[in-house]
Amino acid sequence: MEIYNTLTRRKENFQPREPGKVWMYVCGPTTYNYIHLGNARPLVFFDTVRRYFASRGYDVLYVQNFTDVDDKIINRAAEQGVDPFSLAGKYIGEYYRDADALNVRRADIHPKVSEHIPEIIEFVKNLVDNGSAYVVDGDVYFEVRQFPGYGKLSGRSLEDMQAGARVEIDVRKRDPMDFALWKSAKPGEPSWDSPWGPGRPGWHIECSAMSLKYLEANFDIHGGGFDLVFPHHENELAQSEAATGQPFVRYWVHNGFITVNEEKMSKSLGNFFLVREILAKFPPETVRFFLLSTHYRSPLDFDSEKLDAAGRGLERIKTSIRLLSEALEKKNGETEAAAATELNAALDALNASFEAAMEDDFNTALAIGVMFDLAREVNTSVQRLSGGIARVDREVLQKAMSLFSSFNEVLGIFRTDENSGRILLEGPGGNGAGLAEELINLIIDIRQQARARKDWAVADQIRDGLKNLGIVLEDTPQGVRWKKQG
RNA sequence: GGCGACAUAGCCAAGUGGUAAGGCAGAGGACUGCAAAUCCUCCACUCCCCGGUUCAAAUCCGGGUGUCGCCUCCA
Repeated sequence: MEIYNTLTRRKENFQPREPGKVWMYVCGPTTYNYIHLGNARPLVFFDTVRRYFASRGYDVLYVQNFTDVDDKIINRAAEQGVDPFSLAGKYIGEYYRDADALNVRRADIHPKVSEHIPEIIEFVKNLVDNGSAYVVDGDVYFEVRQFPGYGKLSGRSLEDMQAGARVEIDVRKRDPMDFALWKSAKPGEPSWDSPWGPGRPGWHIECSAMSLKYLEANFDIHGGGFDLVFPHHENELAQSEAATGQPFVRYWVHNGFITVNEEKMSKSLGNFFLVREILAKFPPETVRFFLLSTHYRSPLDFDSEKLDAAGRGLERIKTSIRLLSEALEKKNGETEAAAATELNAALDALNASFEAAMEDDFNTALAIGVMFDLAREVNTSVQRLSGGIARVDREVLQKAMSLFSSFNEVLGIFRTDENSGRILLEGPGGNGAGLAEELINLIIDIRQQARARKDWAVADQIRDGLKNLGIVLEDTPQGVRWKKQG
């Protein structure tokens, strides 16, 4: 297993702290708004990382925080005249709706800042006591000059940063780069009592306090977007190592940005698309597929045409899975003619390729390519089957279906049935079809009668009419197949 | 100004020394009442440009050009 480590700027062989276990922490959202697509990328990617480790038999402990105490929340709440905690609570709920839609599994622990104030105060106190931090007028600052490794994660020295000189000078700070661990309360803001007076935590300290609480020093993976490398993660690293005297994190993993017209999608540029806006227009599996179709460290440019193209590609995979389930429903054949022997030979190789792709720094783009190869192999075999299927074929086809399932278990593109683990697709047999499905079947029957008397005008009228409603018909020698348009 | 990343076909995209995966779009063929789906075939003598190293480079080195990002809240 090779993972690109931001700290060393190269791929490294993954050696977990403890054999068979992975301890990982990912920076979650500040909950003052609905999440946008840019927020969704790390969610989906790290969910995939976690799924992959789990599929390899690792025992994964996954922690993702909510920042529910923050300037932006306080400001937004003030604008709306509501309580900041209820505002944050609302958007945490909305976060889960979006994440669930994208088939992102819940983290094992979702800690909130507001529920870890004592730990944070303790952490800050520790840093003050050991000389890493100092107190000014009820504020507490981390003193970067006291930490020799400051800048090692983002690859810049304090001198470089001074040269940049885009930091506003606060004369109370000993160094312009010193950052707040604890901020004294302003009137009307939520605050907690502390040894330095009433106040609230700075931004970076929460992640150190919470990750170390649940995962302890030298945990395996710390993730987030590239824009968090500096200052957020640099500061986390400094204060954590200053506090514990031990390495903080083994592998730092950062995902690239979603861009719009090649520009970073961000709240400040105003060019962001909310996840729920996109989900109103595209199926969630298409969105997830799109997010995973590019390597996580590369930028991913978003627009509707690209999402459309992704959807058409995904349709190919879906069709293959449908054809496969259809074939498996056939009765046993008389003969033992093995149509699927070539497929059998290919399956093991495909499985190995998929795994190799994921082992190489989570190359989901390559892994998806393998899934397309599987689709082709399956389609070729299934096409050869007619009438009943031989027992040997059935075994191979079942194996192919398990392979789709195991790929999907990692990529999380399609929903699966909780009990059987089977992949669920829209269309016949899908959930919640009910009356609509029966009506469609009725119309198809009528069309079949028209076809039987070669009344092509009526047959085509029905087919075109259904297509306009998003129902696509396919005539096959075995009967009519229909599906909802993806 | 400091630091860093990237540049592969019409589009998306994988590929860190051995002679360009995969998908979308497009062309031809098989199948079909016609379609759709599926299968087969074709679609980058070449990987931004210029030098260099090497038997061999999209892949390594040097120099350009271009795009993007971080240095300020941001995933």
